[in-house]
Amino acid sequence: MPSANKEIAALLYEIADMLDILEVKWEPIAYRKVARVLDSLPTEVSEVYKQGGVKALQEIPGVGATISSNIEEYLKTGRINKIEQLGKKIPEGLMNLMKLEGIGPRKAIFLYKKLKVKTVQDLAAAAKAGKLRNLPGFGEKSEKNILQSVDMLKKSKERYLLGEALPIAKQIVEKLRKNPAVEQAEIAGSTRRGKETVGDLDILVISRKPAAVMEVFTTLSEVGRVLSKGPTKSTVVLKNGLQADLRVLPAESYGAALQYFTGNMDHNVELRTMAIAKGYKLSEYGLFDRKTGKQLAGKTEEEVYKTLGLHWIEPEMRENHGEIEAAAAGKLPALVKLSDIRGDLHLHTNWSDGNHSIEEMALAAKSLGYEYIAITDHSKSEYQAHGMSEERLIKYLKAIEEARKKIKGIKILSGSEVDIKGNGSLDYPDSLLKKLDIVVGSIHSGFKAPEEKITARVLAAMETGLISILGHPTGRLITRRKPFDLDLKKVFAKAAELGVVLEIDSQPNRLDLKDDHIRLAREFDCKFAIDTDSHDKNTFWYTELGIKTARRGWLEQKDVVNTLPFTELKKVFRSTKVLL
DNA sequence: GCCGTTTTCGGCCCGACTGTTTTCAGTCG
Repeated sequence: MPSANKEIAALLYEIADMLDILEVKWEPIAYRKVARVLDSLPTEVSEVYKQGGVKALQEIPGVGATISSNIEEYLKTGRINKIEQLGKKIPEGLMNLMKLEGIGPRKAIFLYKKLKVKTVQDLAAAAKAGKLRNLPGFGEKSEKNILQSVDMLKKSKERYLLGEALPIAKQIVEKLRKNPAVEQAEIAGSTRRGKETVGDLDILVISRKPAAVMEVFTTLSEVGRVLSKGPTKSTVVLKNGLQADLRVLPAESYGAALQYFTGNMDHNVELRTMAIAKGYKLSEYGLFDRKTGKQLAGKTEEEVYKTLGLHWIEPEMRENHGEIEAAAAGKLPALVKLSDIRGDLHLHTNWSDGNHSIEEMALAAKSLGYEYIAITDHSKSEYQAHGMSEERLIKYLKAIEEARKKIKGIKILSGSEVDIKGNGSLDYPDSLLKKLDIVVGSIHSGFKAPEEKITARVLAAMETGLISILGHPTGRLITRRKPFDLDLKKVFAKAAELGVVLEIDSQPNRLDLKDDHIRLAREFDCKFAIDTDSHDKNTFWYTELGIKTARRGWLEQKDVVNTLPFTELKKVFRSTKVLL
C-alpha cells in the first residue's frame, strides 16, 4: 500500500513555503495545517476520495473548497498546477535558502531583492565577502551565523532513530538531575511520545536557578555547539549532530510545560482550542482564566487535562488521532507497560548470526526477571547469517535441551526464525517444524515484489498452520528500505482467523509492525508479540522501543502475548499446531 | 484558505531568543 498521503502532504508543505516567500498572509497556515493532518492521517486520502468524492475530502479538518480541489487534482493527474503557477513567481533555488537555520521566508525574499541571492552557495559567497553586514537587519554576526548554518546543513541528518535518541536523552537527563540547581528534569517531545524517529531532543527542567542550569547544560560533554543560550531556553547541537533544546520553568508550571513540550503540535493546538472555547488560555506556563488571569491548572499534566474536561492521556497517544475524543468520553485504553513483559520470543545466538551463546542469552534474560524466552536462530536459506541446515538444527535442539538443564528459573523455548520462501512455503520440512516450540516466519527476500504476489506469499505461509509468529511483517528498515507492498487488511484478517501472532520487532531500525499498522491490526483483533530480535545479550533493552511503538498503536496488556504467564502463553500457540 | 456554543467576517496558539535595534522583526518550535 504505497501512501499518497505523504506525497500530497509534501506538496502542500511546498505550497505553504512558496506562499510564505511570496508574502501571502494566512494562506500558508491553512496549507500547512492540512499537510500536517495528512501526514498522520491513518486512512488513505485516495480511499476517502473514492468513497465520497470532494465532499468527503472536505470532511478532513482544515480542508475546504480550494485544498480539496488541489487534492482531487493530484489524485487524478499526479500533480498540482498551483505549484507550477507559484513556481513561476519564485526564482529557482530560493526555496532552499529557507533550509538554513535562521533564514525564513522574509529574509530569503529580502536577500533576493537586495543582492539577487538565489541559492545557498550564492548566500555563502555573499556572507564571506561581507556583503550582508550593511543591510538593514543584518550585521557581522549574521554573516558568521549564516556561514555556520551552511556548514551545518551539509552535515545535518534529517531525523535520528528513537533507538539512537533515547539513550543519549536519558544520559543527559541523568546528568542534569545530579545538579543541585535542578529540581526535576524530564525528556519531552517526540522522544517521550516514542516516535520511531526524532528530529531533536526536548528537555524540561524545573528549577529556581535557571542560570545555573543553563551553564551546566551548555557545557555538557555531549555538546558540540551552542546555538542559543537565554535565561530560560537554550539550544545546542550535540556531538552526534542531534539538536537538543532545554527549557527551564518554575514548579507551578511543571505539568503545563511537560504537556506543552511533549506535543505533538496538532494535539496541543486542539487542547488550546478547547481552552479558548472555555474562556481559558493554555500555554507552557499553565491554564489560565482569560479574564482574571488566574491560574486554574499547571502543576501536573493530570490537572491540565482534567480542567479541560479530559482524562490524562498517555504521551504515546498524543497525536490528535482520536485520543482527545476518547479522553473526553472516558474511553482511553489502559496501555501495555514495559513491566508487563514476561519474555522475549525472537532471539538469535551464535548458532546463526548472534554474538552470544544460548546460555548467555538465557542468563541475560533471566537477570531481567523474564519467565521465558524463545531461541529462534535462522533457517537454512539465510546462508549469509549462518542459517542452520536440517542436521545442525537437530544438534541445536539438543544444545537447547542442555541449556535447559543448566539454567533453571527461566523457560527456554526452542524455535527458529524460518524463512518464508518465494512461493510461501517454509524453509524446513513440516516434520522438523513440528519439533519446535515456536516458529517465527519471516520474509528476507523479494522485498520489491508487487502487492498481489507478496501478499499471497504471506497468506500461504500462514495457511501452513505452522507459523506461530509472523516476524517483522512489513520488512521495512526505517533508514534504508520501504515496507513490502502488502495488503495489510488481508494479512491481518488471516492472522486473526488462524491465530497467528503478529510481531512488533523492536530493533531500532525496524519497529515493525509500526504504530499505524498496529492500530489497524488491532481492529481485526489480532494478537501481538513484542520481541527484540536480539543478536546480542546487551540489546534486550530494545523492548522499550517496541513497547513505545505498541503503545502508539493503542495496545493493551491483553493484546500482547508475551505479557502472559507461561501457562497462558502455551494456550495461545496451541492453535497454530506448534507443540509447546 | 478555513472556520464558527463569541463570529458568514475577521480572526487564525503562544512565547523565547537573537541580532539588530534602542523597541522590534524575524525565526523557531
